[in-house]
Amino acid sequence: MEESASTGTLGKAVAVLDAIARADHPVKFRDLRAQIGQPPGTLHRNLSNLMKEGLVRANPDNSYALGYRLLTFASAAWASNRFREIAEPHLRALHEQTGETVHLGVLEGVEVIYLDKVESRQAVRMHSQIGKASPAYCTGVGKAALSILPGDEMRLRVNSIDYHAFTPATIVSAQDLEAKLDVIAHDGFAFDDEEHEVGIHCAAAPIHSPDKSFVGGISVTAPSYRVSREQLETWIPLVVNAAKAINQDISIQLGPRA
Amino acid sequence: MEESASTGTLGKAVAVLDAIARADHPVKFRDLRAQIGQPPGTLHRNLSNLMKEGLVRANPDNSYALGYRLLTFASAAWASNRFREIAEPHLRALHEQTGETVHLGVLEGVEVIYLDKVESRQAVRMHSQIGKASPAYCTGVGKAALSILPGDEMRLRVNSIDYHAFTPATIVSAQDLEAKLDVIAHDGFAFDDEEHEVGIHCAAAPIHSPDKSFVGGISVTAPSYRVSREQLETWIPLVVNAAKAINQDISIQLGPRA
DNA sequence: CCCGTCGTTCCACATAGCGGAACGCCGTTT
DNA sequence: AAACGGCGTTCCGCTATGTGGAACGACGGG
Repeated sequence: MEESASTGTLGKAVAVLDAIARADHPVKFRDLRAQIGQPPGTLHRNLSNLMKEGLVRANPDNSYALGYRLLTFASAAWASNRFREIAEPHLRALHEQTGETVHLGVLEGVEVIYLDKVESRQAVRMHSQIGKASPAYCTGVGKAALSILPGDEMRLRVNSIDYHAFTPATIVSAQDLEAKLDVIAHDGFAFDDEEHEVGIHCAAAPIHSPDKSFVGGISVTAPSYRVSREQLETWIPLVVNAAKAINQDISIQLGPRA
Repeated sequence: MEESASTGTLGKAVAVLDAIARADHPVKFRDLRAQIGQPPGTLHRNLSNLMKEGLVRANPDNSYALGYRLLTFASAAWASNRFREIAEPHLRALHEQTGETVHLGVLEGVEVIYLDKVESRQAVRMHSQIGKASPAYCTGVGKAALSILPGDEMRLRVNSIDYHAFTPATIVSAQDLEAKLDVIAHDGFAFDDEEHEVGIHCAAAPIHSPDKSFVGGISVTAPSYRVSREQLETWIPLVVNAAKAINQDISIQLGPRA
């Protein structure tokens, strides 16, 4: 439960935000106090400041939730994101071809953050998945993205992961992950064989900006009861081609120097 | 262009975030420097700290954009929001009845932030509108929300608005707005007669938590070339009833004490 | 090749955050 | 009903941390 950074004044504030975000219910003062080790006075001041900025709001029963200003920031971040914009038509095409859910994700540290999603049926919560962070080591997009990092950078991140067996198939050691990533780097694509969630598998391929300052991936996800592993494999060329097309568009539109 | 708060260390950091968010393109260091009056050293440190927290990311050409962590926070904020959750079925029903776009918004200071949206055709950017902030004084939801504030609180906000004529119909003075709000408070519903955008009008009604700690509204929006003002008026009972139903559900589910 | 601009780094200063401790509100107990 | 106790809020002196002027250095244009 120990939180890492808390570097500087801003770090403390973000740690509070993070603690509130992790809980999926409004969170009481004492819970926050327990989760991050800030003394009462300090926590109270941090919350006050965050509220003043609209990043946190208080419910009448002195529980706290994330503020609405975060939505505004995220809206701006999403709408102005070039990568997402460039990738979108390719995601749609891939969805047309496969009929299954297509994801676009970006690697942030050792987590994947989903930037976009195209799915068949008008889902109850189309929006819910966007912005969601998942562990890189047990998702297709995450492994694809990790695989194209320079060796030392990759190893650094692989060793900093806190492994957790979400399913029987989850990779739970740095050695195993690194071996897998070597294979993926060679192949140019990755699978998630129910490593994050039982009954869900996917095929993924990496994308990146020319200088690798941005590293991510795309994937086609499906429930395994409906789509076989073999079927998934037949989609690999489609996924890989879409990823290649996106990489090319990124190079062109963002300038080869980038 | 002058920014208001900047109170405390956190305020300075958020001011930077805000400046980046306002620009819809990645923004250069010098632009930021021009927009917020921070000296180079200070701005540079603020950006560094924000980047360390994942709230800002730098492009290779030293331009800056909002970071992906903001998406994660917003995702959590949205998914765990009770008001949105409670309102959702009513929004859907209202959309079924009218066939037009339905919005849910919350009043934050003198702005409306949109929490949810139900629209007919699978829009190209369903997600784009959510989180968007608009001036309260020229939107249906905003005026409806302002109208149910206690008199002194309402006047306070009305006087702090920086009025701007987006269209010929925009209300541009505190006096006019206050008069309008009195009428709206009496009626229980509000219109936006192309006050924010030419060719777009809407009918709205206020919603709130029992203690008014949360104040917002819902609206049915349509282009005026397709939907007449008269048609809009016939929808008023539907909108008002939906709002009432939401208010009731909020009271019940969040506890009458709240 | 030199010069000017703009971003980065450095450092002494002052401020803003820090957190221990005292306060007071409320719900609970006897 | 009164006293207790837990818990959030406020206060205040201390020091860490952010501040911003100034010097430095990296580009890019002339």
